[in-house]
Amino acid sequence: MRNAEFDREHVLRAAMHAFMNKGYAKTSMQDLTKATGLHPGSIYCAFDNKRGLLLAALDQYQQDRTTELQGFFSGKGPVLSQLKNYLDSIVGECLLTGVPQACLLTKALSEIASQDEEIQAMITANLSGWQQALTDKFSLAQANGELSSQRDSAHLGRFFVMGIYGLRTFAQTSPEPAILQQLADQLFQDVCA
Amino acid sequence: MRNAEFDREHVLRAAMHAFMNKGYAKTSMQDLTKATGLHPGSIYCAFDNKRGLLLAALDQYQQDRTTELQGFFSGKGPVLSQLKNYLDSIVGECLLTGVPQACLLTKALSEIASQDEEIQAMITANLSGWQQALTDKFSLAQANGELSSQRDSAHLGRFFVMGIYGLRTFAQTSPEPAILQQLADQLFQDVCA
DNA sequence: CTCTTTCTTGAATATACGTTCAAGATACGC
DNA sequence: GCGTATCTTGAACGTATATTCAAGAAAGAG
Repeated sequence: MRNAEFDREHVLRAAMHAFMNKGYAKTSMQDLTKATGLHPGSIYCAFDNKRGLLLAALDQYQQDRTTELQGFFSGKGPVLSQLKNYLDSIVGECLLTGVPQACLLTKALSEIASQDEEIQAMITANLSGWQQALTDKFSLAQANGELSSQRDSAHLGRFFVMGIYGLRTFAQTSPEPAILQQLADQLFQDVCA
Repeated sequence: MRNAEFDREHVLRAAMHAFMNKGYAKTSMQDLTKATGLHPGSIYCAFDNKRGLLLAALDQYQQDRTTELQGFFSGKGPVLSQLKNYLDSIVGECLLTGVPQACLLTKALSEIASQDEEIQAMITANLSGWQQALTDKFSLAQANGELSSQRDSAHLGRFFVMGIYGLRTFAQTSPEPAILQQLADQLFQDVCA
């Protein structure tokens, strides 16, 4: 008997960043061996192939993002300000330099969804889980009386998610802090008023 | 003397669709020769290389989209309903089947922007031209008294564009007509009210 | 300590890709 | 109708790629 030597989460985060930097197709196995520190044989042993590594990386990404989101809603204040903090943090993320700013899920969706049903299904499931988590926050805000119960929380969740998709794409065209913040503020206002 | 035999626009539209289907990296020269009907030598003679073909296709895409947009605003009715028609047509486009629904500009931006400054610059310029065209329509609506002059037309243009980015991404995750239309309606209402 | 199982290593393999180029075909000028 | 300039053709080239595999290293069992 003998256990694997590498740290799976560490490896997957490295692969995540490689895929976010160059996209799936342009990221070569050589890039991946350099990024992860693993040799080709080890990658193929642990993840079958390049595609399997992407699937595992997508899964890790979703886990990381889920715990990150939960962090914003673990406190005791009003849900709506937690939501605003969350949105503002996304604006901040879009403005980081030297780090891939795009969301791995939407990036992979745009690149490969139409060519691989399984990957498409996985990404869609992950994004829709995220959307549901946000929808639940709107429902909670309604239950707390912070938001009119007249509104459809599912619709608010969808519109909020759509806005974040748009914000991230917009940030790729002109990453100006003041403008992105203004767009985020408007989005939040339209959703919560 | 002898003139080229192929129709440049026809070839570029074929290349456009090929790139929209598979993305830049995954579209092979073999795909492109099949799609365009041109032999490798002809492509390299006319466009230098695969990258040059993409640049030319991006240019053609922008031209096609510009004339398409102008068509929505050539009539005499209120600008705001023309804008609504334009937005609705995008919803319709997202729901087409068998045809690539994504915007070539944003798709290419997501795939290659971080790796090629010239392509990034071209895409950014094209998208910002589109944004400006829409901003001009908001200004026109204000001049016509259809829209409060209190509002910042540049901001409205940006928010509208952001919404369309988001709508297109959302459509890739769940292309349900009623939901997309509801999102578009909300976007239009938030922008115009 | 030794054996055996499992993991690691990285060179080797086959394939697919972007690109080139020399030969052949075609249209225009004279 | 001929000559020439230009375009077209598609096979050939070198490279880069994803993947495999057999040899070597390491860890646990007895």
